[in-house]
Amino acid sequence: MSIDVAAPIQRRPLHNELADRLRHMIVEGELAPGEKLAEKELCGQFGVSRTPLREAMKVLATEGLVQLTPNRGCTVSKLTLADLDEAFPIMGALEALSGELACQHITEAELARIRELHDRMVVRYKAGALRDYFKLNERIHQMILDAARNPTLAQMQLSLSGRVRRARYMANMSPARWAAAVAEHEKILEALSARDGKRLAVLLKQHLANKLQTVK
Amino acid sequence: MSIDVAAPIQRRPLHNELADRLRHMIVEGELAPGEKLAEKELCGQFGVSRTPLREAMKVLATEGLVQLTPNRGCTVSKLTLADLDEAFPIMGALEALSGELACQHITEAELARIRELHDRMVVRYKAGALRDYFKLNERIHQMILDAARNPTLAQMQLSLSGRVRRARYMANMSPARWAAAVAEHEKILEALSARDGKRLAVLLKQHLANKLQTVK
DNA sequence: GTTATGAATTATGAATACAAAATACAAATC
DNA sequence: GATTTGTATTTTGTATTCATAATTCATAAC
Repeated sequence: MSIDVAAPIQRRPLHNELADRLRHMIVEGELAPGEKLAEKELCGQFGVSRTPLREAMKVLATEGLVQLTPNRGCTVSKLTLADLDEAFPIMGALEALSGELACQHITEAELARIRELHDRMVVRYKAGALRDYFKLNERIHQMILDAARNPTLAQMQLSLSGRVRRARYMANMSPARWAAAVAEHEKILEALSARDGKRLAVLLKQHLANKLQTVK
Repeated sequence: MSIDVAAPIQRRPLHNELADRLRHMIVEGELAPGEKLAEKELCGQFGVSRTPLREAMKVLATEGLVQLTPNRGCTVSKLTLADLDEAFPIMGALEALSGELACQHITEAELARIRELHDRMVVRYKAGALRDYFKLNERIHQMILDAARNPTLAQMQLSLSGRVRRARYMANMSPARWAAAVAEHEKILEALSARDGKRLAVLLKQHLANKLQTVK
């Protein structure tokens, strides 16, 4: 495979790079909720000055991942049960919308790709590989979102799911719930194949509501 | 009226103040879409240094109100028809959700207040006072949102409506559309009074879809 | 021993200074 | 005259410096 020599050289501003790295660290739980993020310390860690770091902090604060308190610095946002109760209905509504839109726009090729991922996911489920299952699960939902052809919607979903993702690691799915989730996915795939937007919307919404119950 | 002497003295960071002011200027159309926002110029205008201004810019960029291009500065985001087509369905979904939630939580006192605003709005409609009508209209929708008891949802709606607000000034409502909008509001109030969440959700969604048609 | 006070330290907020990239403009070439 | 190339200027990105508020810690008072 040859690389595109004429491709534009990409040099990103430090604040972008910092925001991405910190976002990843927070979402993946490397930075614990409530943890104090001292500027000096992070600057030393990343080898940058405070200016771009502070710019990155403003971005993360706007996304809701950190909290800025005037003259007192920055802490990783905590994820309370109330936050989950707030976020999940919204994610449900957005996911329902993405389902409806996806039914209008999805191509056969995309559908085939989702089916493939779905089948692989079922295999991983049967093998009891929770980690792989989650990964594939996520990719399927991402593909539905892409098929909705609405970048703004995708962006909002991404932002919200980033906020609640940390809760996932607290959640230990019961075997019963896991089986139910797989069954739900079968129905989701059916509705998508039939381009039944209304039904898909209901299914996705319910799927997410069940997930919230599991997490709680 | 006496002031609370013991109230905490609030001193906000400059970047907050700047973000608020710039947001207002963009949303209200004082800064035109596509307009270049040169740092030096704005610094002079506000009498601050570039550091807090740049922090404010990062916030507005995250909110989607401005666009940052590395090494090329900042411009006010343009609002294309495609953007509206993306934003309105999302706002519809969120508004539908807020309707459902509002029906679960709204108090009689809040309902009475909304009725009052509604009646005043109808009066302004009959007087042909579009400006006042819009203001009251907005307050009603805001009160429904508040009754949903979901700050995250409120925040997202606010952010989205800020983005599309500029389009409203392009829109000149036809008399027929205006009459229809008022009629829709009557039904919305009915559904809310009856705590009929499903019906309210449908009405609000349709109401917004109609609005999009008007804007376009 | 506990609480309150104040100085020393540290962290954050904002301005300035410096570096690097982009733009504007002039001169040179065809 | 149009296009290209080199230089000056402007603008943005980042680091550093200065100012101010918060925190820590030692001391004093009860």
